[in-house]
Amino acid sequence: MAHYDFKTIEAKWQKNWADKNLFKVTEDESKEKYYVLEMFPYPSGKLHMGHVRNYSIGDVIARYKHMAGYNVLHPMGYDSFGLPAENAAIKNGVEPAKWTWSNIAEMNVQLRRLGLSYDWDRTVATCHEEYYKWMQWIFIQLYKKGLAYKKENPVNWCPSCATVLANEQVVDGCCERCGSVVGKKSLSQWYFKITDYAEKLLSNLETMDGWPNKVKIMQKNWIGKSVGAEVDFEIEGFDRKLKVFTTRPDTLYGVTYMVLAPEHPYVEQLVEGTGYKAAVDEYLDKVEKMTDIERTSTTNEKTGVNIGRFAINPLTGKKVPVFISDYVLMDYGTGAIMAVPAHDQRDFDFAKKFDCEIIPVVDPGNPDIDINNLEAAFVAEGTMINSGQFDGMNNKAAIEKIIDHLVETGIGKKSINYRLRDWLISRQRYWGTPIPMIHCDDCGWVPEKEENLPVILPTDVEFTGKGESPVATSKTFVDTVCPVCGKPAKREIDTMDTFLDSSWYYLRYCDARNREEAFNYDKVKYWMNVDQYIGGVEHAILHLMYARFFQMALYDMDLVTTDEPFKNLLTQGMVIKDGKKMSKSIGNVVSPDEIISKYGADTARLFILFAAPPERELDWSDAGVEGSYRFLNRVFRLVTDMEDRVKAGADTYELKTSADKSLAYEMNATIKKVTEDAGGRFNFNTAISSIMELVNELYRYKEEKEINNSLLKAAVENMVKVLSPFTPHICEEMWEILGHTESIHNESWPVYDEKALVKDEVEIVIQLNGKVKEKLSVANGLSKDELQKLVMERDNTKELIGEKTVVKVISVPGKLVNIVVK
RNA sequence: GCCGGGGUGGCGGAAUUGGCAGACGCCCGGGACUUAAAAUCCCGUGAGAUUUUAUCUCGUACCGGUUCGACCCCGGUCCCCGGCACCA
Repeated sequence: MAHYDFKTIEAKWQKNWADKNLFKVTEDESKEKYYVLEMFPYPSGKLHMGHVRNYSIGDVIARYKHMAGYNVLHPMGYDSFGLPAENAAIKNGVEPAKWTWSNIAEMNVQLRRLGLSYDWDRTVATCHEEYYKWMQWIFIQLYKKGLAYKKENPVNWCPSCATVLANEQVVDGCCERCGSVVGKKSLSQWYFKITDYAEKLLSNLETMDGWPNKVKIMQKNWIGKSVGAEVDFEIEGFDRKLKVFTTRPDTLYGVTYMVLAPEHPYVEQLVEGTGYKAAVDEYLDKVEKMTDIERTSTTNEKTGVNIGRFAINPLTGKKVPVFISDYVLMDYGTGAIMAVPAHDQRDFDFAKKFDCEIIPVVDPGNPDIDINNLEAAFVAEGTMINSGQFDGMNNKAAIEKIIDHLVETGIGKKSINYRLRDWLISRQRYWGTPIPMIHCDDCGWVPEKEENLPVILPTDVEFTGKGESPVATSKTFVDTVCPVCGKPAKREIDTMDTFLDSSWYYLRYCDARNREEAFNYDKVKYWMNVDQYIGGVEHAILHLMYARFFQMALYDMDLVTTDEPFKNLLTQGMVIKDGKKMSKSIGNVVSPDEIISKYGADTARLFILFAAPPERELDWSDAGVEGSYRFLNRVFRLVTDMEDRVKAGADTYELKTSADKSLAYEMNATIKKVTEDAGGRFNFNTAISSIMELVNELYRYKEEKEINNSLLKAAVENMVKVLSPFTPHICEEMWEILGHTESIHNESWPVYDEKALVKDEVEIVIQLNGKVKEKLSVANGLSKDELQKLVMERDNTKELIGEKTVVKVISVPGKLVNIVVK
């Protein structure tokens, strides 16, 4: 009996596939395409279980779709710019390029050991100049389109990484990467106008049925659309009007004070000559020194100062005081608010502390709430009061009416605000794509000429880990000439946020070796969209929104044919051990290398796919891995034991014995189950369990007196086929043992016979008052009435009912008969 | 605080349209084979009770409802996980 020697088998087939370039794919209009993509890794040098899970899921889908007749694009590459390479340079003096490329080489080996069906001819590495050349080209297109601009602004500054961070990269006021408390710094930085696409990014979500709801909701909240009105308030003795944004124009009559953000541009002029200047300056000074984390800390204690001015309510003419307070943010809305303490909890808290008037304008119509002595802001629906002509209306209905009134009287207008901010893309780092912009004293910022791309990242740099980009230390990089006027000029020394690199790599895969263009239009047209994208939920907002933005912008430039990149999204769960995330500090890390060496890649893949459905957390279990390994041994033994009989079998079979029927049923049921689970539902765990059932059935059949070799051939071969996307090496080997010379990968996916799934007899349940009392085998296809008649006429049933009275009988064909008795 | 997701045996999980709860696997127990062990194969395995080859009762976080019938639908409660968080 042959032994399952996974080491030899896996090495043999990996070489075989590579030699034949089995997974190479080209555009083929005669076939339906399928693009399956896993989020490419950062080449840290070490694959972890999360990667193995991600790529195993993708590989099953790719292999299944290929066998099912699709022209499958399944690429892999490296998101290879980024901080760790630079840190290695600072720490160990290794060149980032060298460090990165050696990591890529290492990961390449590890990925190949997993037996993944990638078209390696399409691989990309974002740090390769053939990639970042086109990254720069896309940047310039965005710039030309008006979607990239430079602006001096206070930005999130990580003191430890010595770089700026996008809003999305600040988590709880701390740097997403290193955890340092993020501060503020005023810097001139490049931004992308992602806010131009806020509405589209939001509204497209509605039709994206192939995305998990969770991710869509997270993006929706992040975009944060608010509909309301912009209202102009006059300020006494000031020639400019103060604009505010509100979602509650219905509460305009309840405004009792105004608040400006400390950074609001009017503050300086407004406080001039009021006698409040000293207090205001002191407050401004205090606020400026605060970090975001302090400023937004959850202690609801409001702070602020009166600036000694009065605003005039445009509807009532009432004079109200003006404050500054840090609970009003400069970068949302207009940086100023009208305060309605009766109907907004934050305003209420502030009013209580600063002793401002509270005027209720929405009546809850609830005797439990004392409207003139509120204990908290009333924010629910009610009836308008104290609001002039609008009294008596429902406040929701009044919103529209008041906006109409504002428009008629020229006081305000309808307005929409988004929480989404523009995307800050400059990084004061070395290991990233140089921003291809040049500053000329005469012409300002101008893009490098496209024929001069790529702007090569210099290598004559020093890594200090402090201050501005190391690129500035290059003797060759900075000085250049203006592409417009030819005078001496200076290059931008900042590099791009690496999230740009990953915002279009899926397009590059469609045409990865193109030296003339970023990607060919027709090739992209053929392959896009990505039919199935797979990755961790941690990318729900950042990467997945940036990539959508890129796709939309490129679509509007007619460079691509769709405005969304990813048709279906699968967010895989984390791999954990003993209920905790795998981490070095806890010491519960299981290395893929170790598992592959001990059990082989097929076992690793099988376990990871079997232990949990892909979206859920996966609890690593060493015993479970043993189980998967045992199963593969069991399958291998079965196939080698049955080899001669299978080879002797014919291509068609007849069912003679009941064991034949049972095996044929199990075979077809398994094909159906795996087809549904691997092809659409992606519940690989149940697909595998059904294959296990078929294998168990085959072991039973093996002991039969009469064995039908032809049926056995069909059952064994189909079993190997449906197993092959999960554990490809062992299946190739078994396929060869069974006498085949072509790769199983190029076999077509088996079809099940619906007729074979119709059993002659079905087991139905007899219930008494909904409780199962008896199971009964009856002929299949009985009607509701026939079934009921048959059951009710049985002696056993009569005995079951006994003295009781039958009230009702529910009969469900093929399922059950429920007798309701009293 | 707001918005999502979840809670099923000792464990991972299954139950696809409201119809046999616990598939498949792990663990554990028993047996066969073996000088022995490993491997393999077979049997058992939600809990409890009893008159124990079987029968009955309970059982999907908790309380209640709808229904002939609820892990599934509805209302309420508790707990866990994730996201956002002074966004006017």
